[in-house]
Amino acid sequence: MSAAFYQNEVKFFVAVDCIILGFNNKELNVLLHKRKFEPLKGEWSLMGGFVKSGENINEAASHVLTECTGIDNLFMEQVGAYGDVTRDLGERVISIAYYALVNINDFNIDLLEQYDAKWTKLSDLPELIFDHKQMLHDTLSRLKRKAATRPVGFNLLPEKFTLPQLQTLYEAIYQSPLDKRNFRKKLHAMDILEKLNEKDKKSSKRGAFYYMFNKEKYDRLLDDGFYFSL
Amino acid sequence: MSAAFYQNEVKFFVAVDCIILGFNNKELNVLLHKRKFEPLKGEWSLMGGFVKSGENINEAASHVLTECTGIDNLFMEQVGAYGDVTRDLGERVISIAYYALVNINDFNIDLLEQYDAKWTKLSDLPELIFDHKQMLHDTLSRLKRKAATRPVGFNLLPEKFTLPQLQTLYEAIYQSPLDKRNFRKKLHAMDILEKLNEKDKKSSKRGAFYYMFNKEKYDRLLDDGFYFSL
DNA sequence: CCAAAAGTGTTCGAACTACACCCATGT
DNA sequence: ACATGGGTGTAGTTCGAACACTTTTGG
Repeated sequence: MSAAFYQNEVKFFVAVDCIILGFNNKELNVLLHKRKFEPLKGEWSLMGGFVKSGENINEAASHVLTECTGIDNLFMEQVGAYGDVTRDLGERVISIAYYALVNINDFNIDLLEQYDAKWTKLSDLPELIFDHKQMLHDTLSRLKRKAATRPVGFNLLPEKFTLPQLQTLYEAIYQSPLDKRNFRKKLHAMDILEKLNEKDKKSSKRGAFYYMFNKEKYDRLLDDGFYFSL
Repeated sequence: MSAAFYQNEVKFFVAVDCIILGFNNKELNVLLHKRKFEPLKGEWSLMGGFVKSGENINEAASHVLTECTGIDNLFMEQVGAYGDVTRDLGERVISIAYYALVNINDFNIDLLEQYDAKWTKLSDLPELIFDHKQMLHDTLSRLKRKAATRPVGFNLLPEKFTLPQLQTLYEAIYQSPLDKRNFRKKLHAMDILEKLNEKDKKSSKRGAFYYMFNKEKYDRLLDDGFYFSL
């Protein structure tokens, strides 16, 4: 135990809440679950947990993410701290929100039952506990900005994806339709995708070519002052 | 006292650290002070304080800002939470960083002595304790983005300012020179400044006209889908 | 009269927008 | 053969970047 430097100060519970986003059926979905303890047991909630002693806050979020998705090393970013005195109806808890982007195919579906969880379309949200709706809202603004300037969207797709898929994803993120030809022109100009000799025929008879994000190429371009923009 | 819902969880000290920025001598300055208690007593530190019981985290930051500047209702925004286990060399403290923008003329200069504080040019930073340099760095990236898309820069200037002053400010924020004619063209096009019939003659013989930011006009334009951009 | 900062427009190229038709194939 | 979604290019416009000279006035 370290020396007690700050004896006169008070301590707080600190939690992390995770906004876990996936992409399915042309829409962003968020992983919600029914809260397992009081207060508000049974109400819809983001995935979260208390920060433990000796655990830094990013680790705390990582742990929640791994537990709730079955995936390690998800893309994740801090949204911010939420500290209204009465935000938690139980005791005072300061919460730090993180969002994560998951390829919904990698998600371990058995965990839904275990956590009483559900992937929920953003267009079909139930009431959420505490300030979780605010956290989600803040996340979505952040994601809009981020996805426009960094290649984070690919985290929401399988490794191999088609251009129509990618466009639908961006339309979901921006909540507005994009012009097909302009969208593809931009992508082609950036030259960060590998076109595969393989087609996805699930959503059309003609089939759409698969592409992969080439991270090595992207990193090389970055060094030359290139900026991602979509 | 509320019911003890979360008995099995541990609690943490939570602090706020404030990155207080001013603009002086064509440079951004940050208000630093010599830490008044152990550990690292006497080292350069951001302004900060512990969150108190019953105080929400924004309030905690506001209090620090008011105490350290003598100004109420500063422009302020959360940067994020910093929670490495060993970030504080004393005990474990989770800190939430906020940045604030102050018109350095409004600043109560007597407080410098009281807090053993100093306005420090960013180009001339000493070593800072803990992760305070990281906080400052994160703040500056955030400010760059924010200042480009929202009229927050005016918070760093007196109510009446000249265009050369404003340009120098933006050059300091972006850390890169701007073209005078293009800068002024943009501002003129946005039509959110009031030109006064009064000149500042402090920095030239000819004198430069004073302008004021017209917040009402800006807000009206926002409703019409206008976006600030500099 | 001269040094020092304020003020002012135009041109060029890049990037964005809008827009319509043919292609491939499973049924 | 036809319905369905995949794929492609161009023209017009807007926006940002580059750029040089005149004005004012205190010393």
